[in-house]
Amino acid sequence: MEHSTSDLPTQWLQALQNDGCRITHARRAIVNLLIQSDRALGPIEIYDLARKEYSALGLVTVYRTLEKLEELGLIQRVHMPDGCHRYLKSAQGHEHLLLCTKCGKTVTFRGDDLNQLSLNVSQKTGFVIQDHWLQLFGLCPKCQENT
Amino acid sequence: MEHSTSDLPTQWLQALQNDGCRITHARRAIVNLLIQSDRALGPIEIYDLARKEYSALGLVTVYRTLEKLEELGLIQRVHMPDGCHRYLKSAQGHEHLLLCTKCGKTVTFRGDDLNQLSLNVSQKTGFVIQDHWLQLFGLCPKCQENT
DNA sequence: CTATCTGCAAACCGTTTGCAGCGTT
DNA sequence: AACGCTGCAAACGGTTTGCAGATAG
Repeated sequence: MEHSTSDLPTQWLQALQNDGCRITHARRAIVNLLIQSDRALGPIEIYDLARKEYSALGLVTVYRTLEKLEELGLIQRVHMPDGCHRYLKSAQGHEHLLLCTKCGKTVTFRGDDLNQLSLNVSQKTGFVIQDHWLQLFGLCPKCQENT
Repeated sequence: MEHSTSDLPTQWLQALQNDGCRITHARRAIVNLLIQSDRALGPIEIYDLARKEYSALGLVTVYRTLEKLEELGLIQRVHMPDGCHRYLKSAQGHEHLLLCTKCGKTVTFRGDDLNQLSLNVSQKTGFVIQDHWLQLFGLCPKCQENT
């Protein structure tokens, strides 16, 4: 069964706590922001936005919190074509991402099962496959207008 | 018909020349290195390896040459999971990459035609698709041994 | 001879680390 | 009270830029 969006923050904070972390204003602000956003956000963006909720926040704490959340599998890091990183709620299963290169808006779609493809390629090449990326990049409808 | 590997360097240098560039020792060394390599190479790696052919080479020139070669479509930049960049001869058509995360060895494979997938997703989301990434990462047979 | 290219040093940007003080538990 | 967390400043690695001299054409 699904949990309602409203208690997602609680779940995330609980996950942090279970990992031996403490619940702080900084983490609350960052967690809330990431859960509410339908865009992939960069560290600076998170820093700026989260300071509206908790103005004493420091950029370093953003980095450290993102690291922890990623480690717990709650968020995922995406590499953008320009080489920068953004973060968003983790997708699950075989969902892949379509990202707006301008605002970071994300849409997930079900692509083919890459595990099968990985297996084939692995057998043919002798590589041990560790990871796969399937991402599309483009401009979301809103960013197409504002040109 | 295919051109033999041996005159690929000539082709690349010609392409540079057609773009108004001059043929220099530095560029010759970098071009030769990239053409011979079956691995994706990072800037520092290229710097170190190419200096065996042309010892006066500077790192900055490596960057500037890579920029130009990418601009001409002769090489492509790949993003590695650790966030670093490597460069290799451009793949063509619907070829996708499998990269060794340790040494950068590359193998291309034919995946599904992502253009079709892009079209579907584009229609459903209203995004204008600009780019797509389909890459596998793993350990090549040789790097599996040296552990 | 002239325009391009070069290496050097320094600037730059995103990210990480060391540290003393603060906040959570 | 104890430990983890914080912000700050400084270090860091990869990349870019400004510049005066070198070099291809």
